[in-house]
Amino acid sequence: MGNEFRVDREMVVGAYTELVRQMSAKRIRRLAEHLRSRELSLNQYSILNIVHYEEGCSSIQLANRLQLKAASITYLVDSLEKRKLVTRVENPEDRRSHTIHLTEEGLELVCVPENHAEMFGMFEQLGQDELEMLYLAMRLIRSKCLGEEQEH
Amino acid sequence: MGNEFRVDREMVVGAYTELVRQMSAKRIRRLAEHLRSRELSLNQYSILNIVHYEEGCSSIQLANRLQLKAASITYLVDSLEKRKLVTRVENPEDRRSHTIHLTEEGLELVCVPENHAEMFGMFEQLGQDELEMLYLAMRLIRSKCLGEEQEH
DNA sequence: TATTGTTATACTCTATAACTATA
DNA sequence: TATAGTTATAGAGTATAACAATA
Repeated sequence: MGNEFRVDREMVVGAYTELVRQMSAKRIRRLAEHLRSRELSLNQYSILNIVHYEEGCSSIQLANRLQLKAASITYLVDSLEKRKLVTRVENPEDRRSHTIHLTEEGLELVCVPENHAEMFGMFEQLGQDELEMLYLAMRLIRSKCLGEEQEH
Repeated sequence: MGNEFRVDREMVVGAYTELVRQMSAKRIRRLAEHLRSRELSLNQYSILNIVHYEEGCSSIQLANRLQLKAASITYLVDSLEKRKLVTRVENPEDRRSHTIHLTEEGLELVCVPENHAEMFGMFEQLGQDELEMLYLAMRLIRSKCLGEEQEH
């Protein structure tokens, strides 16, 4: 019989677009919940996140990453410093500049709890073959389609 | 020979989490760009979006969907009405209430251009077999894992 | 001179509370 | 009384411009 069913790139693009829309919606909802309950704005959270993954970061770097003006970064870092979530440390190599670091308390807010049970639940209905297909497909997307993406 | 390589749910959850992170990052970046260039805030855009898909919508509905107070909706809708992106129409069934509709100009801003060329480019390296596997996997996720999600 | 970052100020967005009009 | 929405006001977040300290 063979496979008369033809999948073309147009179909894949359509399916991908719709999938990203749905997957993102779920993820964004969980993040929003996390931020509301911790009384963090999105940009405050992003600063914690970037500082965490960069293991220390200057104002200028934050301004570039977040597409905000330096003055806004000063305001936001002030607000985080008051809550003892970050500290400014002098940069010995350039005395104009400070490096922003996470405190222990800041570190605790960076991780959005994944709700592991819910994640597991998502894949509950899948059999072993389906799990394997999915896993291969996801690895394929990451290696051949998403390319150099690496955002924290 | 068989397939000795075992994929378990833990691996699938891990791969899925990472994939969503990367896919969302790309999508969010494009949306942010769209909004910046159109001088729309995220909530202004969300209002256009909801009003579009609901084909007209009351303030209360918007407040619920966006988790904002009624006064904030008034402010945002005012700002959109001044730019002639939406109109308030009296609701004949309840004279306290207005229905918010998109104008032609508003409609133009709702669609975030998908950058079709870039999307196509993403799947450029895939052969026919890979395209088919991907397509099936994406349909599988939507039908068996994401469930009832339907967000606009 | 150029760069890093802060301060002063104004504008946008959001919440709270008091209010109007209608149900 | 309750509900849909607005107005007035205060506080958070962001941008612009002027500035200080350092490169």
